[in-house]
Amino acid sequence: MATSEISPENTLGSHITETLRNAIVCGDLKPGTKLSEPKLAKEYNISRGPLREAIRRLESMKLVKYVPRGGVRVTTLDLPQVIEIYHIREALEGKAAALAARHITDQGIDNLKHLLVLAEQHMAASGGAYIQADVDIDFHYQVIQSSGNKMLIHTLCEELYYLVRMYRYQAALQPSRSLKAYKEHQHLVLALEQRDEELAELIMRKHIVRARENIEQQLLKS
Amino acid sequence: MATSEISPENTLGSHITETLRNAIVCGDLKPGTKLSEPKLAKEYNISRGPLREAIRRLESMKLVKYVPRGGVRVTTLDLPQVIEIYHIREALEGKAAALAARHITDQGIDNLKHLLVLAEQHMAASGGAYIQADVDIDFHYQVIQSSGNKMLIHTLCEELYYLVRMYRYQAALQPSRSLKAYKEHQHLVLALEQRDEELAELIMRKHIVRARENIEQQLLKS
DNA sequence: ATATATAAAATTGTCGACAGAAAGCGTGCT
DNA sequence: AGCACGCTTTCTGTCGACAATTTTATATAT
Repeated sequence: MATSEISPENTLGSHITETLRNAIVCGDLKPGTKLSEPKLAKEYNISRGPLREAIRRLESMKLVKYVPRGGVRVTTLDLPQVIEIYHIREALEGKAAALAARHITDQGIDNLKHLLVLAEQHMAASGGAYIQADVDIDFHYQVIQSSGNKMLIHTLCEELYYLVRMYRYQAALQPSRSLKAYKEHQHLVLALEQRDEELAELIMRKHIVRARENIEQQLLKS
Repeated sequence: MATSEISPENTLGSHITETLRNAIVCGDLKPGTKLSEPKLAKEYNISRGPLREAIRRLESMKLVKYVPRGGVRVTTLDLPQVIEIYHIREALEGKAAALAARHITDQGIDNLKHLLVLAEQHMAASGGAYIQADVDIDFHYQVIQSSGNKMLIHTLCEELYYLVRMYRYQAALQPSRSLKAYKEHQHLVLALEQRDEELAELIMRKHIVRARENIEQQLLKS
């Protein structure tokens, strides 16, 4: 499972947050949809109080855009915004890789190697044309977690990555880059194994730059 | 004025957010203080609804820590956390500098130069022993704004920088590094003027690394 | 038929109140 | 004196309701 549920928080507000978050990320609530408080409250049988708190949290994840007295709408990601996200990912995940090279345990490296094996199997089974999404995200998650920087982990995994996931569902990325991405992951594991911070950062940054260029290319020719 | 008020949002919830944010950042609400909803509601003559929304927003700025059914407390920053923040700043502001080198206008460079002059005057007037805080923050703000990456701007200026400010008030940093920092700013402007992305990123990263090392040193010997 | 102005409906922002849980307090027992 | 238990108080989580504003629909005039 890619999502890491940390705090149970048995409260209606946090529960509805997760529900709405998943609905938005998976595309059940399409970009641009207006979130009507009375309707959602009816639909989920809760009052508007917890619902509004949930909306504020979605706002901080940038999954919805809020217009005072105009309600909230599900974020619509256009290409420039996606590019912005990838620039941030490049900086943040690059640093995460560097920190991971410093702090990762042997066990952590074994986990990453295991994910590489899984990816290999998927690719073999589907003739290289599989959607790498889940395994890819798991890999990045593992690297980020290994950085040991709690705030960085939170920023990436709890704030930015839901947007990335949303975009994935929204755009249905073609798997054209899966083999290359796999090899780049291999290189990264090698650098982490050698505890080479600079190299790990460079590899991760280049990996994300290429992913961005791939997206730019894909969307510009359409 | 260092704070850039963007959205008026004439709503009680957003107003109380700003009020509490300032109170926390300036230290009127000391780290560790428990925010009691009834008390704050009384104090500011509002009901608990908008207050709770404000608290959720402060939560996303990491200014308060939330414990389900245990209330919220003003974030206490210990050294490891501050170091975490500086690692993130290094990555994010480094990238911001690189993007700024690409997108900054001549007018933007003039603004930065003007800030340098202001800093120089402050230093001359106070014999080098002034607290560079405000001018320094203004400078970083200007660079970040010049990156043109809206999401990056938001992440840094609306989320991370309140924490940085809070720490400044909390720790009352000594100005030992102000002259060096000033020169590093000068170098950055030079790189921006030449539109050298790689160099701008390197200079900014080094600048923040040194600031972090300075803090580590200051706090470790106490 | 289009545009404008008015009225009706729906939606947001805000409030006060209640139920259940947590914390604080005092009393009694060892 | 120290600890445990139960009671009181406070606080959080949740709800329904009201006012003001925005949006939608309607009717009227050009």
